[in-house]
Amino acid sequence: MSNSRSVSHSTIKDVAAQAGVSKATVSRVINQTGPVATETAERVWAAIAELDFTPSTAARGLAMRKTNTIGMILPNIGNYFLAALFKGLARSADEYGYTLLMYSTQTRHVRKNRVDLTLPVGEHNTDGLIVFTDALDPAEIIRLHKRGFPMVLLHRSPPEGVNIPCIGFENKKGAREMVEHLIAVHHYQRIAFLAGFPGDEDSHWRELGYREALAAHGIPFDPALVGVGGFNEGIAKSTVEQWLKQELKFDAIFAADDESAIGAMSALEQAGKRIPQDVAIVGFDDIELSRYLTPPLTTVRAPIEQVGRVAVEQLLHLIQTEQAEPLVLLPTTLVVRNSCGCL
Amino acid sequence: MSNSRSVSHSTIKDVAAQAGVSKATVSRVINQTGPVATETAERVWAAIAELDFTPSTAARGLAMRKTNTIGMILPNIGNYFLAALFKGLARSADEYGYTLLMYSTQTRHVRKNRVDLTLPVGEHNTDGLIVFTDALDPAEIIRLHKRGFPMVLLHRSPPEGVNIPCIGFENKKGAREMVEHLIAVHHYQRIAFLAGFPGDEDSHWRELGYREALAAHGIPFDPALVGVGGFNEGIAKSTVEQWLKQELKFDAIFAADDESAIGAMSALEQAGKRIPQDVAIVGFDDIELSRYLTPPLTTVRAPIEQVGRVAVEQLLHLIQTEQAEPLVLLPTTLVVRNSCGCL
DNA sequence: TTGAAAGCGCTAACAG
DNA sequence: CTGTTAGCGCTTTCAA
Repeated sequence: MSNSRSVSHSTIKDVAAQAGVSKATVSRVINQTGPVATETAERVWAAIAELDFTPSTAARGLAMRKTNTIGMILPNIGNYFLAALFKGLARSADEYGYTLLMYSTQTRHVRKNRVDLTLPVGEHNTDGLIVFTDALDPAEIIRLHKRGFPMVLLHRSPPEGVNIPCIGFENKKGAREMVEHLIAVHHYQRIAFLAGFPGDEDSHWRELGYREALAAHGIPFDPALVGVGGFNEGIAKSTVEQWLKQELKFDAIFAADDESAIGAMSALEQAGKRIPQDVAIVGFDDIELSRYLTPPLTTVRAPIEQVGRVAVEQLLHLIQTEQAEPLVLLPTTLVVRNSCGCL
Repeated sequence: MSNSRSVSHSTIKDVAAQAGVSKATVSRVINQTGPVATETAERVWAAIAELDFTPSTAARGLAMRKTNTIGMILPNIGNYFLAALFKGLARSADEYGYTLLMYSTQTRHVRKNRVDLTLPVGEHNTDGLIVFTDALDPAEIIRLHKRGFPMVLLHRSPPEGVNIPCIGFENKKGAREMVEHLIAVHHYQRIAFLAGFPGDEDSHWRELGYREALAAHGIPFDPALVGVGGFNEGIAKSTVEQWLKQELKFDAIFAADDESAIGAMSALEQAGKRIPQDVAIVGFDDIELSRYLTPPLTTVRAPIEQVGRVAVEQLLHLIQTEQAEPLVLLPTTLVVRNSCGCL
């Protein structure tokens, strides 16, 4: 299978010739910048159609110092999260006439020469960047910011000493509400917490919410009740297996995310515990499959798609006005299903 | 929050001045094209570092008529599918030094002027395109192909009269194997089929596989046993509810995708039928949550991530050599869990 | 209302 | 080994 013929662009010059006008005029009609006689414009449009002309993004970008593209840098994140985020991004980027350049750092490999060490997505090919937690070296973030390059950070605080707009969830509040539900409605007293890896910000705030809820109800915090779930099914499962083996007493588990909740459920099931009768389990995120679990998982819904939308909006605001909200925290909602003991 | 200062690029000219050489020399060291004295090169690298220089993609693109970017056009597809595909694309694009420009047609809105009617992703800003089923108007596909613009199609046959490389799954074979398992292992005789919407290619081939399996085992095809699942939970559910209401007899359901299998399960459950004892259910795709269903869903795994990888490879091959496989069908695998009656 | 001309930042012959 | 010189295709003053 081969191409019918080699790619051949017609340029603005061809259009100008065909329409019998100057390049400047063609440019004017395309961009509706400056006055053009209606009749002239018609001739130009005809020529454009005739020649099947498409303006070169590169040339335009060069001339205008603007790419109309926004870059997204992300790490190797969960399927559901990635997809939901992408949908939010895609929707608003398109709405504002921008195109999305995506780069996933999961697969970074060794580059051949020194200049290729620059990121595939950055100042050279975008008007601004949306950077996901930990996908990018802080030094690189600082470098770009120092140059005045527009960026918003997803889901994390900026590196020390710089002020870059951030967007995240109301992790603490959501976690607190979840745990208060466990305490106030179901009267659990020994609630275990399955944290992410140390240093993870989401997990940190969720743990704070957990502790606040305990404190608010006069339940002492017991360090023995927190273990590492690592935002991962397998890790969470073995942590809970450990707990079971050492006969740790707990009547409920609050997992820092749904994946670790699944791991916990599986450990419990294999140990013959019933959920929620013997141990209640709740999670955080509300990924797609949570409602299909047995029992359906009670959790906190994080508005991921909305994060994508807001990120684009903040970034464009930053690009256009050099201003943006320093921090926007998107509200979560409690999703009560059966794994907490309800119904 | 405001930028520290306005964005300011240093250009190759600045670097040349700083290093006391010509732009050509700088270009040579950056791209390792043509010989440069080691000592000169060092001076250039120093200047690059000093000025924090990053070459402009637009300028480079203009000069080289090459963007090093591949475009992806997709429709509004399921989260799992999207994420898996993206991972495949991202991984190989990066591997070959390309960047991914993504465009989702789900949100297409009205454009302001005529030239903006060109796609956000296309000949003007990419070296080639990966186009997903039905995301793009056939006329546009043909237009691009006529110009010799490199494209590969995901998951569909090309429009009439053009030869564009396609990549898909071995739908027919996978479906046939699945249904043969139902017949040969479990001895089901009345197997219903939950199709996608009429015209859907995947569904078409899966139905063919279903029919082949029936034929191979001497089971007559009964049109009453095929209904529309629409690749959608809700639609599948109401179709099965209909079947139940009209007391259609069937001992197994082969759903054209996992989502409709889920809908079917839910209809059956609510009617008090046990799965797989009363009715067996199997699906196609093996989305993430299938193994978490109760009972875990027997299905056919489609190698989605691999589709992404192969698509990039074929496209690059097409770009570089103007040749590519006309059609590559990726093999599926049977994933036997419990909903078919096994275990 | 239109055109001429000067770049935007980079690459690529072609000389030297 | 290095510099000079043209562009790449488009936008944008500045004049007319």
